[in-house]
Amino acid sequence: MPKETFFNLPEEKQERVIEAAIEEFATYPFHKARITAIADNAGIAKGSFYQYFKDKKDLYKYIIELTVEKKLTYINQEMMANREKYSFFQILREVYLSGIRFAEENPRLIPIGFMLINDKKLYHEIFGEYKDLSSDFFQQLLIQGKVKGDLDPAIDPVLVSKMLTSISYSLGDLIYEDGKLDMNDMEIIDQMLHFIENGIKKRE
Amino acid sequence: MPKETFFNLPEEKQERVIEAAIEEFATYPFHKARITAIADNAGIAKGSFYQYFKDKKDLYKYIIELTVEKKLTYINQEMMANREKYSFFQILREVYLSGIRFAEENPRLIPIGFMLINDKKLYHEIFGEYKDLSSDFFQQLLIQGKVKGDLDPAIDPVLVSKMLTSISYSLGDLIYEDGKLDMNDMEIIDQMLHFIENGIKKRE
DNA sequence: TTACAATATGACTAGAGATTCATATGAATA
DNA sequence: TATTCATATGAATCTCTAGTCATATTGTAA
Repeated sequence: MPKETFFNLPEEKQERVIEAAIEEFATYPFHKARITAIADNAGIAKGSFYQYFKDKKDLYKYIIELTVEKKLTYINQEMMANREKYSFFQILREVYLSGIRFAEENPRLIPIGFMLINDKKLYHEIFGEYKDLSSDFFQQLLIQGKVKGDLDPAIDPVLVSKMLTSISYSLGDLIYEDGKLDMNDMEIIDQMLHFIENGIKKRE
Repeated sequence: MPKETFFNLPEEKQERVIEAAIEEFATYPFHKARITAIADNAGIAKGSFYQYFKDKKDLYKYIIELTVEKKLTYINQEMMANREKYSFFQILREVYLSGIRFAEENPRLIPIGFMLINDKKLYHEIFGEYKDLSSDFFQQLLIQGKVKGDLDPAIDPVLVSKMLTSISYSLGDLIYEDGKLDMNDMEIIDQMLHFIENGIKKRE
């Protein structure tokens, strides 16, 4: 958590620091990211940085916190609050759709998330013992979906939740290194959902 | 590529160096990994290290090379050479199965691969312009599978190949942080293939 | 045994980057 | 204006590690 002094700063200056930090952490993994570069790009003295933050990790955690917060704003809150009203696939569509919107509008935040996921030590330091928040979320959805009768009763929620999680990561990746797919978001989502619902086997 | 002196070493000593390197690179991303630690754990002097390798990257590339080589030995060569004889799903099963065997027998190599995938710069430095070898492979399989008539003609090979790639990464992850799933390898593979073939929608 | 080549060693150098700190600045207040 | 307090600054310090190098050791062949 930043020090009080940071929040006392004019918003424009806070913004510059945050932007510079996002740029640096999106480009380099935590250990390679440099405070010097962040201070330079934000147009502040290196010493000032330490007026605002305890250390590099302090800033990093703050950026992650902002990222998670922002990500949440992309999800349809009404739908999440009334999950029982919607089918599993409706909810899944919304989750992916929000993911794609988030990735498109905040492309620099995607690599930051990726790099964090890969640094297990740092990840646990930030999120505690939760092994995988995303996977837990999908697991719960799957269990509810089974109860509702939307889903094949034979599937294992733990395993399938992990698969859905990876698939959703790949979604972020797709958008991130774009120019890859000649499809608009809806098409991508539709294809992914089709895959998840029906698999890829040819049917007669 | 290591210097000649490295290959002149008694095999046992080479082995110690490689083991120490794997341990270090499995624990820390490239930039955080320390030559000093590797030398210490291998029981050689730091100076000796530079008799064997040009620099840290030289060693790292070598470890990656060994990893790729080893990975290939896990794949059923006969099947790969005669792909046309097998159905898409037979081949996919073999690919995943080999992945799981590899991960189980070489757990330390998995995090090394993960960390490399995440360091795009390093990745490209090592593998050249190929954006994603794994994805290209799946894409080719999918195209062939469509021709053979194994697959839903509506699927998009580019997108689906990316999804299959993520799923196979998650497979490595699953094995790597085990104790997670109450299933043996076969069950995992079966469930994954079932997901890929049929999706998760309830059918009458 | 001596001379030469290859290898081993670890103290040393160089550089990078995080963090500290003494000092400067400037705004607010008495 | 003088004093205080918060913030700004960048030189200095501290730590860490990659990579070098002069020297020692070992092996080999004449």
